[in-house]
Amino acid sequence: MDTLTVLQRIVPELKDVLERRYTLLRAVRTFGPVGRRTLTSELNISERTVRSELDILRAQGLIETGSSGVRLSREGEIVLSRLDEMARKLYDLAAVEQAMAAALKLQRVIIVPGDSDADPGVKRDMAQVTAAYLRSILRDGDILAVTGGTTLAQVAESFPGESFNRRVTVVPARGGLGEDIKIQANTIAVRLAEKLGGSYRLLHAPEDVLPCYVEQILREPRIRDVIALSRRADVLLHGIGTAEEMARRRGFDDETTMDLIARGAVGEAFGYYFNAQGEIVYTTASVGLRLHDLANIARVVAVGGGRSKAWAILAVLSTGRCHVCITDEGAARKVMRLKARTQIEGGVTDDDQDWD
Amino acid sequence: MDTLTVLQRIVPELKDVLERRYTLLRAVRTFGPVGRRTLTSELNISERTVRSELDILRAQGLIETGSSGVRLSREGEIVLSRLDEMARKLYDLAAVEQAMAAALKLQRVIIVPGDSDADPGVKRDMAQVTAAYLRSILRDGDILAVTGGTTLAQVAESFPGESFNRRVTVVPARGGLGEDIKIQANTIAVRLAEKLGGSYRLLHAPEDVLPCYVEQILREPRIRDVIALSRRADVLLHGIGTAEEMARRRGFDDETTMDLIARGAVGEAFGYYFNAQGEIVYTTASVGLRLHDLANIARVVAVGGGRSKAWAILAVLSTGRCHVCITDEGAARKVMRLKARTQIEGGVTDDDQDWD
DNA sequence: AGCAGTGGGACACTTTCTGTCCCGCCAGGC
DNA sequence: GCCTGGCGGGACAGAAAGTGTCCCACTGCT
Repeated sequence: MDTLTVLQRIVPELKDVLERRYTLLRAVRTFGPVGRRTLTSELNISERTVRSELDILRAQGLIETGSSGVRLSREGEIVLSRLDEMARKLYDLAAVEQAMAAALKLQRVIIVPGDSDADPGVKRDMAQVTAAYLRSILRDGDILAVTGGTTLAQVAESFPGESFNRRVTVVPARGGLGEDIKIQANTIAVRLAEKLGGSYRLLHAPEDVLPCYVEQILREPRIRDVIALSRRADVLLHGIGTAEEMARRRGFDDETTMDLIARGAVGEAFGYYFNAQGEIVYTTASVGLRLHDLANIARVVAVGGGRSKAWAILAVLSTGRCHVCITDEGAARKVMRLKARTQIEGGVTDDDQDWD
Repeated sequence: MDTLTVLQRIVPELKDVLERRYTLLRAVRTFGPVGRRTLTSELNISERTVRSELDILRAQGLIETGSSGVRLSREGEIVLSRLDEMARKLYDLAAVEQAMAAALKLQRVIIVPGDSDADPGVKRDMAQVTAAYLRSILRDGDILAVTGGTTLAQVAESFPGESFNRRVTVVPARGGLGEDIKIQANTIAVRLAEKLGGSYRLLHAPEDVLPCYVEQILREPRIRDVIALSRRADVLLHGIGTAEEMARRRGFDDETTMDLIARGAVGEAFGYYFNAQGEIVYTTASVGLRLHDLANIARVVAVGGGRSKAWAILAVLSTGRCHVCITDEGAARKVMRLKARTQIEGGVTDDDQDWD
């Protein structure tokens, strides 16, 4: 029985307060100098409460108040990082990371506490951790290929603004898909390049295209060049999509979607749909990096969280093409349960009972 | 920065709650099945608050409510013992114990957190720890000699009632002193013998006596026998008195008291007054065990706490006659500071500045 | 100059806490 | 076998703390 457990036992109300302030501190860390109303709308805490809590945290010297809002003080950063460690310890995430890396033959797994499905703050944390990881591995002259998606968009946003003195070329690995400009690979590449202080290329092509036009598009020099560049990437950062979500984004009709589901598709990446064993069950004619290209890339980093994405994560990681996975606790634990189950039963079973 | 420190930082109000409940739990442990009004009068917490807190602790399963009041549940005992450990760790008492043992050449030092001067609960804790220590060292057939004093009286009271199947003879090491029956060595010996399930002897003699009568009294067979028995004790448990307090109990007049102070007397034991170096500066003609008798006793245990007794403790332990000291944090830390200072300056200095 | 976002003041309203009763119950002592 | 002292629980008003919701003046950016 460790310290925290004992404390929670004799001071049960500690949990609420602790969680609230931890959330608040993380939000302050993420949003930089930020005001109480922004925090209120971002978190699920009323304005007055945010205010009271900030007063306390300020009195403790953990945050500082500038003209444009509050931000973490130096000490606040230290305390918060200790809180991060505590959360990791509390949920024993290091053990889950190792187990998951072993089970899925990954070089490294990074898990942030929480569940993106339940708490948007967790997705932000995941994005920040991913950004920090990128900073730690990117070297001068590296080529970084990125895909689209909401998670990766957040990674780009939460990249710290401080200058990063390594010249990195960011190249989109996939064409454009859907109408939301924020989550396009192109946009993310630009944003990341800005934050990294590097250069970028744009892939002026749609992601989903009729099969008959694919070859024609790929002959286009500027497109061909960008794709070729992405094949030579040193690091590939890609999101993980659920089969349903990606079918929707691609505007699949009901029939095709039903077909996908019938084939056992649960995850998507690079225009391929995979079943839980990581086998390709459906292929789209698409523009951008393809699965076999990944074999030449030294470091393939998959990012995605939320327990609703667990099947998709399991599927994509099971392809054996990824080296690193950054996810959250909700997803990771479910992935491990699913993995154990599919190994025993040798197939996909009903999902529902896992939503406890 | 450990868990508790971090938590106290982001949840500063934790301290109050934690201390209150810890105090409450300790009181429940000490007073066995006890009601809320008794707790109220014993601690400095209002009835309503005690009630609310007890409700919470009960909801947590840490205490149980019987017909005669609340008592610790099995789990409560476990949690409370973990809290004890935490308190010790928090104040790094193990380190102080070792430092003090080394500085004063003691076999063992046991320190309980807190300060008896500020919190009567600490004195109870000290008494309980002493009782537990006694239980752990007393062997079948042992002779236990005890002196008087408020602290030792509390040790006897807080001795657990459970049968202790080792035959121990408890013998008072000092004669009667003053009017308070509870703190006489005789009373304490009886009480302890009852709790231990052993036998006892009584010393029917006054402690302070005119010098001319001492020899006469010592010729009395029943008195002589008891004193002889105490000389052969296996364990001696004795309190530590401040020079001022013991002068008052002996009814010294102002002149004698001034004389004592002028000689640098700060501590008292066995009718001797010591200066800070442990040198005898005043001797009373008294009935009971004398200082030189201690040389033959295998285990001399000194008990006393509260920072106001620090000088006295330093003095008595400096005689080099004690093997074990049980005290509290307030006293221990001050003793160590005084020890360091007197070693440097080679003498006694003003005490006041130490009351921070 | 306008705007969007900031902190702080204010204040009424709600919830929680707290002090202080009273009551009926039960066990241990006479 | 009754008495009494200590027990828990109910109750309730008043105090204190917390909360929702305004307004206002300021500032940095566009």
